[in-house]
Amino acid sequence: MPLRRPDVLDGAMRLLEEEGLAGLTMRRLASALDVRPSALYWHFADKRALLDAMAEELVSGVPEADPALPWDARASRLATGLRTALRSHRDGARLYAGTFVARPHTLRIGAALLTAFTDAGLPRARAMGTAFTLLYFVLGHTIEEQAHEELHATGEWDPDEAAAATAPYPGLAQALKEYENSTPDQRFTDGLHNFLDGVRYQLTEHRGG
Amino acid sequence: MPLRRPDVLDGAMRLLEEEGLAGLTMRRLASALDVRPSALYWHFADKRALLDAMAEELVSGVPEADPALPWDARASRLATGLRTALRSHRDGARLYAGTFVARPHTLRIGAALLTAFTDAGLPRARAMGTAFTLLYFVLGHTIEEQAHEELHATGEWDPDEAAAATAPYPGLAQALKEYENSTPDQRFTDGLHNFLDGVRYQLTEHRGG
DNA sequence: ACCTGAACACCGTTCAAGT
DNA sequence: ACCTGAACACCGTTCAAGT
Repeated sequence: MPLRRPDVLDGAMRLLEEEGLAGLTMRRLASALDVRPSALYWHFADKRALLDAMAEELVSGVPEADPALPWDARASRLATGLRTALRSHRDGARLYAGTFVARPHTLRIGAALLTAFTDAGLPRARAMGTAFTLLYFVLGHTIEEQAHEELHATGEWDPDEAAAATAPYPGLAQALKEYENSTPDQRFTDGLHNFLDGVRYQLTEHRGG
Repeated sequence: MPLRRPDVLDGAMRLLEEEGLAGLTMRRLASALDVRPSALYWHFADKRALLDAMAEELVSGVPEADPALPWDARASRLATGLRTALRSHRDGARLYAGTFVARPHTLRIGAALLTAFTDAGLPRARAMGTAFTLLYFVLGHTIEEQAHEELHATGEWDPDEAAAATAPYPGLAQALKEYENSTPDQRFTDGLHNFLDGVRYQLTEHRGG
C-alpha cells in the first residue's frame, strides 16, 4: 500500500525521537520508510515544509483554555500546555522555535493568549507584546531544559569543565547551583508566576494612572 | 603571509554579513580567504568552535554596567547592550542562541545581570531565574526582529498570505497591526520596562510577606 | 497517484604529504 | 607553523521515466 502524507509525518516524528533534530535527514527518513529520498518530495515540497508540519503536529494537542476561567488561569494553562507539548518529543522546543510561522495551531494559541491579556484589561498592542514575551519565556526555558537533558543523556556534560568556566564568577557559580536545586517544573512554574505577577502589576499601574 | 586565527574569525564575520548564517559554510569561508577548506581546521577544531568564537566576538563589546548605578539601570543597560550587540551582525541573535554556552563574555554578562538582581534584593536562586528570563526575552525579541527584517529584505514577506493566515482570528490580526505600529526599539523598551516593573513588584511582595 | 533511477550541486571533516 | 591534495561519507533537491 502506498505511503500517505500522514505516514511520512509519523515516520518523521519517530525518527526525531530516535536521532534528534540533527539526525533527521530526508535520506534517513526515506530509508526508515523503505522508499527512495525522492519519493518524499511527492508528499512535501521540501524539508522546511516537513519541519513546519512537524511543529504544527507538536502543538496540535495544546488544549483550549476554558473561557470561563479567569485570564491568569487561562494564560497559565496555555503556557504550561505549550511547554508540555514541546517536551513531548526530543528537541521539540528547538524544532518549534526554528519554524515559528503562521500556522493554524500556532495562531490558535497566540489568539487565546492575546484574549487572556486583553480580558485582563491590557490595551491591545500591549497585550500582544505581553503574549510574545510569554512565548519567548516558554520557548527559551524549554529549549534550555531540553539542551540540558541532551547534554546529560549523551554524556557530554562535564562538571569539572563547567566549574572551571564559572570559576571567575563565584557568585554566579553559587547562584547556578542553588537555582538547579529545584526541578525544571518548579523553575518553570516560578518563572510563570513571576511573569503573571508582572502583568497584574501593570494592571494596577494602569488603573492608577 | 600566513593566515592567523583572528583572520579566519574576521573573514567569518564578514561572510556572515554577506551570506547570512545559512550561507556561512566552511568551504565558502575557505574560498573567501583564498585557501583550501582543510586549512581552516588548523585554526579551529571544527565549525562549532568557529561559531562559538563568532558568538563570543559578537557580545565582546557589550559594556560593563557601572556598579554605581541602581540595579534596574544596570539590568536595563545590559539588556539593551546585548540587543545592540546581537543586532550588529546579520543573523546575530540566531547565531548567539545556537551557541549559548559557557564562554567568558557570556559569563561576564550573566554574572553582571545576576548581581543586578541580587542587589535589588532577590534571593540568589530567584535572581538567577530572573536573569535567565530576561535573557530569553532579549534573545527571543531580537531573533524575531531579525527574522522579520530578513523576510522583508529578501522579499519573502507576503502581506496577503499573512492576512489570509490570521483571517480566522480578527482580534489577533488587529492586535498585530497595532503592535507593529510602534518601532522595534519601542517594543523592546516597553517589554523591558514591563519586565523590570515585574521585578519591582516581586520586591514589594517580598518585603510585605 | 505514487515511486524509482540517476544525477547535480553541494556539505563537514580527516590526514598524509608538502613547504 | 601553516597549507595542499585527495578522499570519505554524507547532504537536499530535481526530473524524466516507470507502474
